[in-house]
Amino acid sequence: MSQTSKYIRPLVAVDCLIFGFENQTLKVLLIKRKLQPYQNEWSLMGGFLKDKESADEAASRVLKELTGLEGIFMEQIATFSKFDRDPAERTISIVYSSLIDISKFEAQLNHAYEAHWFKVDEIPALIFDHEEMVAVGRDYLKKKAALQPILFELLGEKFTIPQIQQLYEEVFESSFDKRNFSRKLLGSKLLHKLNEKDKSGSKKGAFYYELDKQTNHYNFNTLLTLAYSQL
Amino acid sequence: MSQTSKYIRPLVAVDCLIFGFENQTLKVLLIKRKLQPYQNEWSLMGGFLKDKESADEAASRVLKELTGLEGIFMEQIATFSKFDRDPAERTISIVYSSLIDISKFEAQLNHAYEAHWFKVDEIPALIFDHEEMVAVGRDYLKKKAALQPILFELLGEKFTIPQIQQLYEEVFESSFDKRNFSRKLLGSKLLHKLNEKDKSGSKKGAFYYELDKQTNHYNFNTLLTLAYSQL
DNA sequence: TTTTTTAATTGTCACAACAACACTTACATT
DNA sequence: AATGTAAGTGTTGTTGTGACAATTAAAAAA
Repeated sequence: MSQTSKYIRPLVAVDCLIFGFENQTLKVLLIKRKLQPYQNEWSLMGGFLKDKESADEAASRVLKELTGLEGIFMEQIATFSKFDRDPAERTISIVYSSLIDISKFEAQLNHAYEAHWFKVDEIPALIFDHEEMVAVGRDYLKKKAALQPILFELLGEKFTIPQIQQLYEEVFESSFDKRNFSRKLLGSKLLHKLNEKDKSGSKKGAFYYELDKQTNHYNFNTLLTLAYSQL
Repeated sequence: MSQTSKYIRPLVAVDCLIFGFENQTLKVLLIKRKLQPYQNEWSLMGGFLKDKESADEAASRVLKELTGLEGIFMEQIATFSKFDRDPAERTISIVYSSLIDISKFEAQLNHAYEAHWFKVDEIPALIFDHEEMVAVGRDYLKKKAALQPILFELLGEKFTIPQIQQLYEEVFESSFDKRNFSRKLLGSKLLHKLNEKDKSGSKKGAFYYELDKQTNHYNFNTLLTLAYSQL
């Protein structure tokens, strides 16, 4: 009888796409599914919405249940809804994404679910449309990073200029002249030089910098135009 | 028994947020609900997902059913999922948005559903969380317009520079120096000057321009930096 | 100790883009 | 012929740009 009988009532999933940066490489966190179907296949961290739960809340809960990671601010990036995207049952999925400093959350990461970091260019086959989700997420990351200085969240408290450049090059799948890059980066007034060097990358060592929290007059324009041409 | 019994199976709606530009003003298309509950209240054009239908498809269908508008490319901008956003029943909604030239679609617009264009600053109370959707949509529009020359889609085939400036000022809720604005706009190589004037706005009349479709080396950088400071 | 090696750091230059600013022009109306 | 109105245009001092190569710090090798 109901007016709404012709309308679907699908399961609603959230999937979490977590980017990290380690050893000069952009990485994505994936887990190996414990459940049938598709047991032992790789996927994003996903789960279904419960009663009285918003998608934002579900995303945080699911991420914690599957990885142990807590207190990570994720942003909604897209919703996937093709009718056959999950062959078993009609399911739509809302994708959330975040950037984290891998080393900072290493301790929290629960390996019970076989969560592993994969280099973005070496991602294994994923279930459903999760590969498309990663692609959409990388694209989103570019646009976001072009407009805001968010990439620093992927680095630790302190970092070197060559490290930041490497990260930008990974994200934008491109390369930049190091003289111009550092000129723009320092011109942004975002960074504060420390009296300490990172010797891991070279004999000379590179000075560490930290985000200058005082500064409220930073110039992101300079980095914007650099990134823009790569969108 | 089912493993999935604790998971919700909500209705899934799509809501369409259509921006237009007319009489130097940015507008939004709204309809008056014909159905209970909330009969006669204003809302975005919304409807539910049907079997085998993706959200993209549903959005196009719903827009056509409620307004007669067809062939409009919409983009998914966000999904709303608070558990009590629809007091009657658990419903999540995927919002789609587009920009159209009002005059171009005027004929198609079916007024059976009392679709009306409202100035963005004079929007009436809307049902559910639709006001929040409009706010999110305006924000999305800014970001999108800052990165790409999409605002021209809101204008007709031909338009004047003062018209474009007015549109940019509406979208970015800001004002720009007309000398600098026109320098940047023309410097973009996006426009081609016509030998014809629009006399409606002034005695002198303003020259019409059209989008130069040949040009493949346009410079959007110039407009980017203008818009960026307003994000 | 000296030399070698490696990557970080720094500098220049010609050119383009920037913000801030005010006057002139075209046209219709009076 | 004078007036009113909005469109259109130009300058300047300053800053940002891309393209380019030499120097420096420090460890490792000779």
